[in-house]
Amino acid sequence: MKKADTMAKVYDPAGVEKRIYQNWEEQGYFKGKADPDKKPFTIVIPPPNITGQLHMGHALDNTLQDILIRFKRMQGFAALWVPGTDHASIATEAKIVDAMAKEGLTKDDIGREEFLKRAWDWKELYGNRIINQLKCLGSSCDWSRLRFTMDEGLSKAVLEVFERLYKKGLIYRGERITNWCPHCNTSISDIEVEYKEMEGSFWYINYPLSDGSGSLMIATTRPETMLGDTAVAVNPADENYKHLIGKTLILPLVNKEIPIIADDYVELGFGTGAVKITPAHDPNDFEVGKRHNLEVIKVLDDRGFVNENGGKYKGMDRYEARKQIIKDLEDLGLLVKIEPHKHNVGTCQRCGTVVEPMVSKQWYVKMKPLAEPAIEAVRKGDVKFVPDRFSKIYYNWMENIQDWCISRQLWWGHRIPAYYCDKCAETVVSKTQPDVCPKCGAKSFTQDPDTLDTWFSSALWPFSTLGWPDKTEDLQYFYPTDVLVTGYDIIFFWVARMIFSACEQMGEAPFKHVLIHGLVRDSQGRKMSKSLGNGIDPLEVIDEYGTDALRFALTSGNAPGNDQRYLPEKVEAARNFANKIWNATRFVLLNFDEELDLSKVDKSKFTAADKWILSSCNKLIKEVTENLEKFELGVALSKVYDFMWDYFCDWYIEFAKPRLFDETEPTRVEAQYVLNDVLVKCLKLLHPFMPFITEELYQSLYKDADSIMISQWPEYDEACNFEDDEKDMETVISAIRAIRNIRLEMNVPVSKKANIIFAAKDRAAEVIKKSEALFVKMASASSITVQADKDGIPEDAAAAVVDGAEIYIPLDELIDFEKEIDRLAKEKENLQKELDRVNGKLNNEKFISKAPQKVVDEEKEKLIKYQQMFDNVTDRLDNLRKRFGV
RNA sequence: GGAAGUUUAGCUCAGCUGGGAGAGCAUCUGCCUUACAAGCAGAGGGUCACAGGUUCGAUCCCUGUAACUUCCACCA
Repeated sequence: MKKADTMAKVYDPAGVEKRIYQNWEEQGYFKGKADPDKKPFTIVIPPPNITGQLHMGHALDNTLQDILIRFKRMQGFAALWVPGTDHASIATEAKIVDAMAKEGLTKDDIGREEFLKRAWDWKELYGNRIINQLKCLGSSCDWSRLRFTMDEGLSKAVLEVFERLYKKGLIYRGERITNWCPHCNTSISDIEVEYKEMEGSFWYINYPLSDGSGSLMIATTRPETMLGDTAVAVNPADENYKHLIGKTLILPLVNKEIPIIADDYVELGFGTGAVKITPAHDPNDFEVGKRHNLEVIKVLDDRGFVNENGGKYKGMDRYEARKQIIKDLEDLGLLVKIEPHKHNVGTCQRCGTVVEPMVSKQWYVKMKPLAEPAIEAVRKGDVKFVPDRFSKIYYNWMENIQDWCISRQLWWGHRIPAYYCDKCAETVVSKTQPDVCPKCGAKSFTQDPDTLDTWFSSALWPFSTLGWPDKTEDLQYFYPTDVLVTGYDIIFFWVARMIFSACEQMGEAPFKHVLIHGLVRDSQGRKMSKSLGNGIDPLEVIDEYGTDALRFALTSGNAPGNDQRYLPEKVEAARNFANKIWNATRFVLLNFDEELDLSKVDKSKFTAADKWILSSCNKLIKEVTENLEKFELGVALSKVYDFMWDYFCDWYIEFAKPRLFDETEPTRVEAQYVLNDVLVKCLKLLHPFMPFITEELYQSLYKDADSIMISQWPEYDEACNFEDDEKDMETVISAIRAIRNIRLEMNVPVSKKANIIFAAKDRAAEVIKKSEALFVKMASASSITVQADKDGIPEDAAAAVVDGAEIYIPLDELIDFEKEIDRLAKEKENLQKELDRVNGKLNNEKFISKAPQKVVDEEKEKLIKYQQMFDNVTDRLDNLRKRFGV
């Protein structure tokens, strides 16, 4: 044992965290090793973007993972937490483009090769920043396995998957309407579009009939697209327009003849009942166009400017063109009216620009065949969402899934392994550049310039990081992984795609559980965002309060899947808890002897208090373990917190003091033993949540100990159950509480001690007798007397009743009997309520016959207990009333 | 339009398969008691959103209503 004289009165996290983390790393404790004698437990990290900085979401996500991995490691699993980063193609490329813009350069100025060089430089510069920040959180990742989505191995996996899916016909190239971001200058997938409600207008425009017999009025929210109109559609059942079907209109401004067609897509009664059809710039119109063989005329370019098909509007920005077109229509007298119109407009998730649906040639993954096994994996329970409600969200998305657009007009990313024959344009998909065109024999190819959606590579993360497509030992041992921890905001982007990718490539789901957490919001419940400037930097919190405090604050008091607010008070409370256990340990050490040998302990000398805390701690071990296994981390943590603070510190340490302070006390060593035993178990239970302080304290307790992080997780021990002693101590505790309560209510000064008289029998009498020192220490007693009945109790004593004993505190002139009568009357009232409730149940025949026997018995016991207490209080009250004539 | 979640003490939130409502912070009272004032002891405060139903028994299960939040789809 060490002495505590070196311990400061206040815990200072800054002084210990770096040193401890460094030591863990140096000792190799984070390394996951395949061990045939152990069971594997694997987590792969959701790879943060290389452009990213640690935010509260990361802090929460990684804390949860670290708790699980540390718990399992201590339980004896071969625990592996695979770390890594994501190249985040579109986000990173945007940052580099921005940086170049400051130098006055564009991508085209420097070319692809030079651009990629800059991107890799960027990665070198910032890619490890977030990794170092994760280390500040205490994350016990196996850093020797750090991966990056664009490193060699993972790129190999990407090519392999692309080729496989292409050969199976699950990847295809097609000309379809895609969401296009004119700012990022690339296509994006459906889920990268965010719909926002905006104030727009409905423009009503007359399209003249070719035969001069009048005109047809349409309504549109995007008049600029009329340049690409190739028809106007009406509902075939619309009586107003039936006669017009088959006729033609003159498209204003363009002066082109377009047909009036009939299609069910047009909703009766909405707008004017006539819809302009622009197949090149609207997904629905595109479908209509296909059905009616309409020409597809693109009128906007990649940057959102009107192209050569737009006649005089060519070169105008889409909004500029809109203005001009409205003006021109007005001049022509074709603009009928403008109505304000609220509608949802798709915007780019990345940059917020309004997305332009445009027809273009892109690569797609055919989703239906891939979705089916992925749905089945969740339905069968191979993958379980925690909480379960997220599986509904998953099903809903998977069952209605559209094909996934995976090509991006970006340079930073995995280049699509498709090659086009320079001579005959034949497409060859291959992991490496083909030599000869299989169709025409030419030997010259051009690779597709596009790259893959960044999620294409992260979808392979659980197996690509373990070595796939090679059959590595790691893959064999650690795959499938056990749990994936992530926020609900990326279930579609990532979780779902990992599941179908794994089912397809591995024939097996990538993980058994998906632990979903919510968002960390600001103290007002708003999402933390750069634009609001309300983000809290976890690193600053760590500096001020310590990592353990932050981890505690993020873990406690919130249920899986729910959002939480970041409240500074919560971190403060966590910091206070850290300080509490720091001082508890300090107390334990201060009261150890230099040459203490805990092996000399005689367990038969354990007091009721010893057995009470040992038994409670034993229960705690069971509950915390079960909670952790069910992913109820917040519940587990609050149990450790309550036990350490309320049971161990507030009661047991106080119970132990009289024995510790008296060197001749025969059970002194036993008290020291129990203090140490319970404290160490608690530190272990707490370690996954608060790794640094628990390590520091563990090292303080043992001179040459190995790290707590590789110590054995405490196990529940049936032999440590002492139900009777627990009950005994409950009597003592409630007696102490009752006495304290009375003294405070009566305003009795602490200096005023009294001999306290107990009327109790049997076990209760025994334990109270043995607890005299506790009443002296904790209830301001001068001494105690325990007797079987009420004989000789002074009339001017304050009284209280607890389960198993009556308590009398003679306080002479200090008692205000009016107050005492009020107090007892209130007590009687409370007991009466309890009795009424219990009697109500027990007098109900249906309750007796239908409720479980155990519940009925419990109620019967309560009845006896409360009746006894009620009688005692009534007696006392009657006496007092008689005496004072109230 | 479809779906999910939330509604519990003044505030922020727990409450695990239905069986006497909890924590932290805040408030009030009394304490520097030789581990801790980032502490100790005590107290007050809740028809568990509302209305029905199931049950011997509902904060918990079912139905409906209201308010708030989120996700999905999206009508030109």
